[in-house]
Amino acid sequence: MPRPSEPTRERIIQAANSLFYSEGIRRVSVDEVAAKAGLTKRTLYYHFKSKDDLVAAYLAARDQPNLALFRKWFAEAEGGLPVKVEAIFKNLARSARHPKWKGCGFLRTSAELANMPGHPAIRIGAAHKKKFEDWLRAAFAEQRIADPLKLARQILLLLDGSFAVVLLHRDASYMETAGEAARTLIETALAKPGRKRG
Amino acid sequence: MPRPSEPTRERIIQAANSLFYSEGIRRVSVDEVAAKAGLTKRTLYYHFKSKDDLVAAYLAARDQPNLALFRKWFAEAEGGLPVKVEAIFKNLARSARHPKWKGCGFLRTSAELANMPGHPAIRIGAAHKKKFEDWLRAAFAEQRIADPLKLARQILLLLDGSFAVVLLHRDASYMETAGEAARTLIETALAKPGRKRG
DNA sequence: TTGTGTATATTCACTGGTTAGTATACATAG
DNA sequence: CTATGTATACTAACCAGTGAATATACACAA
Repeated sequence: MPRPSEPTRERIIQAANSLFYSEGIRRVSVDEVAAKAGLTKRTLYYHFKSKDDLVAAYLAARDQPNLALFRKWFAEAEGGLPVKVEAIFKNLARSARHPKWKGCGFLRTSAELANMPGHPAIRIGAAHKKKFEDWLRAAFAEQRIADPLKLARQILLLLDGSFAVVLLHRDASYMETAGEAARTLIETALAKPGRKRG
Repeated sequence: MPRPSEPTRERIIQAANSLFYSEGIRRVSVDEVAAKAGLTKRTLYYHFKSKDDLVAAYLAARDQPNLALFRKWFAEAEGGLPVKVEAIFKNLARSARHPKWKGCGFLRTSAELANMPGHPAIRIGAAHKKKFEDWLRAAFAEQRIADPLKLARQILLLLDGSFAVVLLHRDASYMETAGEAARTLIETALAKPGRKRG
């Protein structure tokens, strides 16, 4: 039945997402992804050039939804900048307590592919993190903050640190600790001189 | 020639360390480790029960030297607590600029084995990080800091975050940014009330 | 000094299983 | 009847772990 086509590609990416995220890139075979998507490996290779290509597609598909979620948490929190940023960490802690949580797919992939710096999947992950960093920087720039880029990077360090630490210790409370640190850093930056910005 | 014995085990661990750290656990075969150590796979299996056992030994061997290095950097820096902690990040940035640097072996292993929470290697990694956290907590407790454990954890989040971020972006300057954040957090904690401690 | 047994250490060759990727054929839609 | 899409069956390589044999060092006896 050669019906689907476009939906097929999407179905493969969904299967890849589920398997690669929960078990890692190298532990999951192309056959397993195909089986989960309900088709054969040969069909998968019709839609994707190689496994690396599939890995890249898996991460590319996580980019937008992930960022959207962070923006939503930020927007929904009522209060100033410190409160809004801390809300991201609080929501993340809630996610991290679910049993299927396995950290950040981008970071785990970059750890698995650490010896292939130019790999497409790593470039996608780096771009994802840069997007988040830039969004934060813009949010900080709208307030009286002296060095919005530096502060955005510090928050990102706490965020990615909490992914790593919580994955290792399986203790989501570190995420709330990271949130407090983020609040402290933002409050300190707000208290300093700082030039304006619209 | 059945000469060596004890040195042999050490030689295998050195080979494993070099290969596992630079290429990852799953990308390196037991044969490759044996070849690098200058012996056959069968001999390796005489000294280690399984590959998992070898992985655990590889991480266990990194534990002490790693902690010693951090303590050395901390002790050598002249100044107060904020300066000493920031020195760790500065030295780490220097290491991270070497081309063979591949992040933190413990964190990368935990990312690779994310779906095996009970794996010996993960327990060793978690214990390693806890040791560092506790050492920092003790150092903070000697000063007038209200919640030394919380502060130690915040520094660790920055540290592990910088491993992850620098590995992804290949930009070691994030480590210096993390060091500045650490300094800010410590200075803030020192400025607050806080009870004493000997 | 010389012979002998035993625990230690090492090798060769193999098994059983997995895996990324492909050659070829077939089915359906328009 | 041709593009597109799917399946069967295969290749060639890799890989964790093992069976069986062997070599050495050393303790101890003769």
